[in-house]
Amino acid sequence: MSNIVMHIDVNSAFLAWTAAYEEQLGRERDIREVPAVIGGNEENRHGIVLARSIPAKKYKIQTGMSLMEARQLCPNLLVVPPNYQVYVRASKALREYLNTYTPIVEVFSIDECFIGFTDLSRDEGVKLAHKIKDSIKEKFGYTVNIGVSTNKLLAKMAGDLEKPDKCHTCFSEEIEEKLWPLPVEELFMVGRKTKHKLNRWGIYTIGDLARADYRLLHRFLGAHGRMIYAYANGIDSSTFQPAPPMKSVGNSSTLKYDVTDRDTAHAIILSLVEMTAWRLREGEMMCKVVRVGIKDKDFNYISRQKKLPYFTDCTKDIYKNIRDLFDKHWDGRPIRQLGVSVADLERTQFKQLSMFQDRNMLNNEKLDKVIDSIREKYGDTSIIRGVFANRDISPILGGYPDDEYPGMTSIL
DNA sequence: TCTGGGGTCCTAGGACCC
DNA sequence: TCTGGGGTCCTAGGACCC
Repeated sequence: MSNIVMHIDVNSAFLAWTAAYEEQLGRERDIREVPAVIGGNEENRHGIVLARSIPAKKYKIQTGMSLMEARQLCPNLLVVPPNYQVYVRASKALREYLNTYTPIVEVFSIDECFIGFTDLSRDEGVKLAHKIKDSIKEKFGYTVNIGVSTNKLLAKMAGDLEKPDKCHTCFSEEIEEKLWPLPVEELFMVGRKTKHKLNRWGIYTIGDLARADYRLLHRFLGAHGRMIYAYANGIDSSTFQPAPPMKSVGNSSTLKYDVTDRDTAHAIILSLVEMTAWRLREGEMMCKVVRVGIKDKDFNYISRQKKLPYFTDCTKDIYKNIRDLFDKHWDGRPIRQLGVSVADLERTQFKQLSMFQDRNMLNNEKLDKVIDSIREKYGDTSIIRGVFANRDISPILGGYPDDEYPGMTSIL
């Protein structure tokens, strides 16, 4: 068991990593010093703010805001496109560096980690946190925040107290002074909806929540109510875990234009399945549940899923099933976004051909293997399916985080 | 507010079984 | 069948995170 827990959070991660990369390339500008955001491509309708610099923050620019809106707040805003490969590399390098301090490292997201120490006094912990923070700045050229406490929740809350380039503590006797005065929405796991509900009940600060009627919270918010009540009181008994097994994999994409014809929709679904099935096989998993998600032009979203009577990792098989689901449930409304995902995963061990499976499936599996290895060698688009030839549709669509960091677990 | 993409977990309702 | 109740599985949607 660890007695000191630290939360490490890269300040404006995408911006900082992009800046460090640009410096390597010898560029003069430092995007951290001016109002700048990392943002998607507006022409392709991916125009939102993924990260913002501290000067941009002063203009009230928020992550998730549309670029249009951000520009209205700051007309001379610099918009830099994202480069995920750089972020993945940077994230990995940081993680490896942290590993030189302790073997107890839990990756929380691409830019956040928890690390644990045994047999460290509080004073030693705080000293070490400062040392780690400063050495990261020196070694990598960007700043981090480090929160120090005795559990993950308190370490994370401490790390958020004041940014950037800071170490803060939040030990149990400091909760009342440091945590309770904060607005309730700053508590981990209190989002927009929960904030409104809590406010309606007269709960505005974390302190209000900590002293609220537990039964009321439980009755109206269920398991989530119990959890945030515990969090407001600094209680979190979660331990350091190895990367949890993957539970679902999926890809989705907002389309350049609203799609109204079935053939185009099918082609997009196939390109998404190409990516998802590939990632599934890379993870040496097979799936039993397949899903499709459809968002129409008015942002109405539906999802439909189907449980198969067998496990599969075959692109063609997954595609056929998802396509059928789509055909069954699409009502013809113009489509803004399409998504596919697979769940009910199991490690690939003994592949058993079920009587429900297509007899060609064995051949298709061989084909998948060949395609995978060609793509690995020569790149994603070195081999593409015929339907994509001469079409304005990417033959393989969606992000591949190309490294194993677990997704968010809602329970720390 | 012309609003991305990757996830996890929880809940409510219905089907089905005994 | 105008009848009870508990359990499991499945599905769709919604909340949250970065």
